Amino acid sequence: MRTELFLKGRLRHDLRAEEKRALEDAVAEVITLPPRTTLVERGERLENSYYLIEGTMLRHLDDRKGERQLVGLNISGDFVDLHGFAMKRLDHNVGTLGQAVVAKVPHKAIATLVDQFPHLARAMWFSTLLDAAMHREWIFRIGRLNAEGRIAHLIAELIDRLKFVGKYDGNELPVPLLQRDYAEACGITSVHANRSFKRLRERGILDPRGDGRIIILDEAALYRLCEFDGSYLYGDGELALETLGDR
Amino acid sequence: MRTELFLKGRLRHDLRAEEKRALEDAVAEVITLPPRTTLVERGERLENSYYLIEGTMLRHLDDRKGERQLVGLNISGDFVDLHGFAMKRLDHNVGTLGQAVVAKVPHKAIATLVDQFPHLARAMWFSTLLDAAMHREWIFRIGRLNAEGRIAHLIAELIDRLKFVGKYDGNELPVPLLQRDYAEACGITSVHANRSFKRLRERGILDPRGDGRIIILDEAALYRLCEFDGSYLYGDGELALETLGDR
DNA sequence: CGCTGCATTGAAATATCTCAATCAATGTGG
DNA sequence: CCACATTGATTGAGATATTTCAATGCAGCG
Repeated sequence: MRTELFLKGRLRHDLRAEEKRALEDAVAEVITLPPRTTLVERGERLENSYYLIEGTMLRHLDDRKGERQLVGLNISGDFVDLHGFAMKRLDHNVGTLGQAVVAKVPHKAIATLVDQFPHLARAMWFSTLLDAAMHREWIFRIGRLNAEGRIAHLIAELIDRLKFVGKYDGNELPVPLLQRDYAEACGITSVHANRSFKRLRERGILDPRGDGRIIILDEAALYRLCEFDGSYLYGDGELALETLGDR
Repeated sequence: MRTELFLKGRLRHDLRAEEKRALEDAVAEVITLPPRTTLVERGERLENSYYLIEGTMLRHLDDRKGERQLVGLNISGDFVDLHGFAMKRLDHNVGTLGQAVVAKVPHKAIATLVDQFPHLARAMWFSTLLDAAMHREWIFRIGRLNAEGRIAHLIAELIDRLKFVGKYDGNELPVPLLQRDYAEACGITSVHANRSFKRLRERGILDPRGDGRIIILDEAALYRLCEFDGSYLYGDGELALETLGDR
């Protein structure tokens, strides 16, 4: 199933088979996008939302000079712009990192889903709230940590999220961000990102290869360095709470 | 009505009278809180959400050393932790700035509302998405602007939001944040916040009185300084779009 | 081979932080 | 009414973090 990974590892009460099927059937089209391609632009009027099947997408705001600030990042299993369903336009831009495969879901189909499956509607709401929770942690990251900590914190988040959807092999980060991307995510220059990576390498925490690949050498030290607490990702079993309430 | 200001100025299609009444009736209790009081703590299990009738509330994450990073701020008309309804616990802390009056709304009552009034449910979803949009802009603010710009940008947002709910008189900011609060919101120290305010005063943009009051001298220059574009606040008439879709 | 894009490094400029002191307003107890 | 403590604003000086500008290295690619 194309939408197999939606909220994987996140919901204590999983979606029902019929809900999963309904979501799957709501997909109108599967699209493959080239690297560094804009999918949705700020202000654009929206009729569809996109679910990311494979690849990485970057969400960013641009300043007057055209400099980007990443405000979010999506991996397999994420709805990229589900909030567009309720807001009808986006306040930021969305584009691919590498090549990506997305499922296009018309808002009309989502409206039907939401009407027919209240619990699925709740799950979709929850999924947009997860984005908000991550945004908050991004604010913390940029506001309270130094450059090295910011990069470490971002990578820690990525590792945790990749684990939820079974995309982390315990060694290499399968998200080919450039140092410039890390810089744009962390509110620093790419020169400084480079120097921070150098220090992280010297500490034996990770090994950034020149080509965007990053090998994780010491995951525990990585988490420690940036005081990472992943509870904001609302994973299963984090706490014994029935997220989404009872059926 | 206590919940009169909910989404005021935000929805092109207003809520219906019966929806407003239902929301009003969902309020279990009205509570007055003293200044600098914690209302909800990170991780706490939630059974209620709170709607802010009067006052200001601060949402923050704390680092290891107990230093705060504000991740959001609420004024009259905001649901402070509506996302708690779908998430069942918060990932951040919420407390009052000055004295505040809140309406307590049990999650059970919200569940009923959501079942009975699909359009209201959509509006509530929308309201949590507005929070996310503001979070994104906070990331931009901290990541891309210098200290002076960050403070200006925060104040610009506040002015726009206060205008939506009719709480801005065109002169003075009715939100008694201390310089320390601005610092915690902007990811800088309070000493540096002080120096930034000094410059903003020298530029003739605003006049910070010693007691937390801030007089806005040149609103246009304020917006210009921080390249403020308030479209992320999704005000009425921003664009001719039917936010929330048709009924 | 010569591009091109990205990583890497150095040196100087700038922004921000830290520490420490002073000031002004306010409240409290006598 | 005064003496004193408290809180937040303000300022100075030196330390540190980050940016800027400029150069070099390195790999893939037509």
